Amino acid sequence: MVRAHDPEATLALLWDGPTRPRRGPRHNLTVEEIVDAATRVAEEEGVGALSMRGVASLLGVGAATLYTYVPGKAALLALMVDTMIGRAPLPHTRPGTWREKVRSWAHEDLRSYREHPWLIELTATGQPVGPHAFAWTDSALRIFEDTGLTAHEALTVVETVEGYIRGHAAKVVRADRSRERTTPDGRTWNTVQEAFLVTRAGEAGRYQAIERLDTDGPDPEEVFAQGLEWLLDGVESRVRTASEPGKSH
Amino acid sequence: MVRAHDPEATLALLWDGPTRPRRGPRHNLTVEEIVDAATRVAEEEGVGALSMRGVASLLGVGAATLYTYVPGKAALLALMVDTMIGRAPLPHTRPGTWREKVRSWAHEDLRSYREHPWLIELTATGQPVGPHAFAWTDSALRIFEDTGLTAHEALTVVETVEGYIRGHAAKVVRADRSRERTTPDGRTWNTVQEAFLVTRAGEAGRYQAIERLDTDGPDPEEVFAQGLEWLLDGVESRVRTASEPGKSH
DNA sequence: TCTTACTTCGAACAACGTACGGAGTTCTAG
DNA sequence: CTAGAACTCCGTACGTTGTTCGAAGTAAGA
Repeated sequence: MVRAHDPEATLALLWDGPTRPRRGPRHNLTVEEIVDAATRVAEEEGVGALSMRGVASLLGVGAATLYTYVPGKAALLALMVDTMIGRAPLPHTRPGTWREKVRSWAHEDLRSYREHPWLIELTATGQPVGPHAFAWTDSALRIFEDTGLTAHEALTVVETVEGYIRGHAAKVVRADRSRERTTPDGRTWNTVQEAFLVTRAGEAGRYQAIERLDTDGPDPEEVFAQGLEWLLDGVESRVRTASEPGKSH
Repeated sequence: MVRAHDPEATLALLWDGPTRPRRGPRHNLTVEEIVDAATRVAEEEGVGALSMRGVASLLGVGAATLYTYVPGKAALLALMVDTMIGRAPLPHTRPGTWREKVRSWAHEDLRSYREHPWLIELTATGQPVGPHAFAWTDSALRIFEDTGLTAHEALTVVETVEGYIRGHAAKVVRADRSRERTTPDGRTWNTVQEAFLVTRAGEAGRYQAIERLDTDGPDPEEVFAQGLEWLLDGVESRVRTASEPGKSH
């Protein structure tokens, strides 16, 4: 098998699938089964708990066996990400105007990241681009086909929104986790930290602006939705000038 | 020493510093020295290469020694992050209108993340809130003191922009890294992947929109700046309605 | 001065990714 | 039809990692 740390092996597997050998015993497993098992682990116990040994034993094989199917852990993670992306509906097939398409894609993305927190963790660290990710980007660009934006501008918009989504998804997922994660004595990390911060925040005018916050702070999902609309307002004004006749750049 | 995985120990260290013991031999090190050494490692070789043993040997002590100063690796990382945040100038002290303040904070943040890629990696995974982070948020809120926005709304804006910055910083840092990281045979990950994708992108109309991209795609830093302005346009229109007399909410 | 609470750190533990090499299996070349 | 090449499988092992333990030494309070 191809050595790890060789991005070419991972890319080949991502795009062309496994190469069937001409000799030797039949495989008892498929790459798909391995990816599924790994995904199940990540889903239930988080990426942190995902180990080659764990996945192998879930499939009833030795750890070393996995390396006949997959060049290494990094490639396995890349496969997990790309197959997950493949499950999302393509953005340009959504109904409505470009703005409605972008909005529903963004909200669905956030929902998906919350449902599969491992996804945001893995995409944050950067994965090789697989066929589904590629197709997805292509689809996102197509949203702007009739807007008068150049392909270049469309990509700017797509990347802007993508960055926005990911930044907020990471924040929301973080908040979700700290609400679930518990200390040995049963309290959540969130309550521990909040209790701690409250004792400090009140310190005689040290934090003037924070003191003025009467409530708990805004709901992260509302923040997300609000900021997204602001961003889209900006994009919209750009789209309007683009569609003006005679101003094709 | 206090057990790891206990957030209270980390918070106490973060906010109140080390507690001087009343008996026993003097410490040969300080927490600061340890944080500095760890930061140096992260700066030069990345967070991935940061190990307790490595930091310890850099300081000429055994690995176990560090645990008398710091409850665990997680706490050390939290300390690194908070002291780094403490080095950034407070946003409300910047010159200009609220919009100029936000803009210069955002651009400086991005610069800082690019200069210290470990920072974005660590803040992405979520760290306990330290005193500097707290003071920083307080300062960011103060930017909007004279805008007519409520504290609640100001926090919404701050978090929106923060999420935006972090999402894009992660992307830019990722791009930086793939440009630097090399395969065993000397090519960068970036060139390998790009060469690979080019062979696939041309496949007979499979990727219609991507084909139309004549150039290399926009410069990530330009994307960042552009999207930020769009976002700020949206915020500005909100600020304008807030400062209208009689419309205080 | 004795005791108590420390610091230091070699050694060890459990878990990790992954390379190695031998045993067994299937296909193909001759 | 058979020899051996090419493969799968996997026990074992290597080198890491974070962290704990316990022994040895040190400073200060009683």
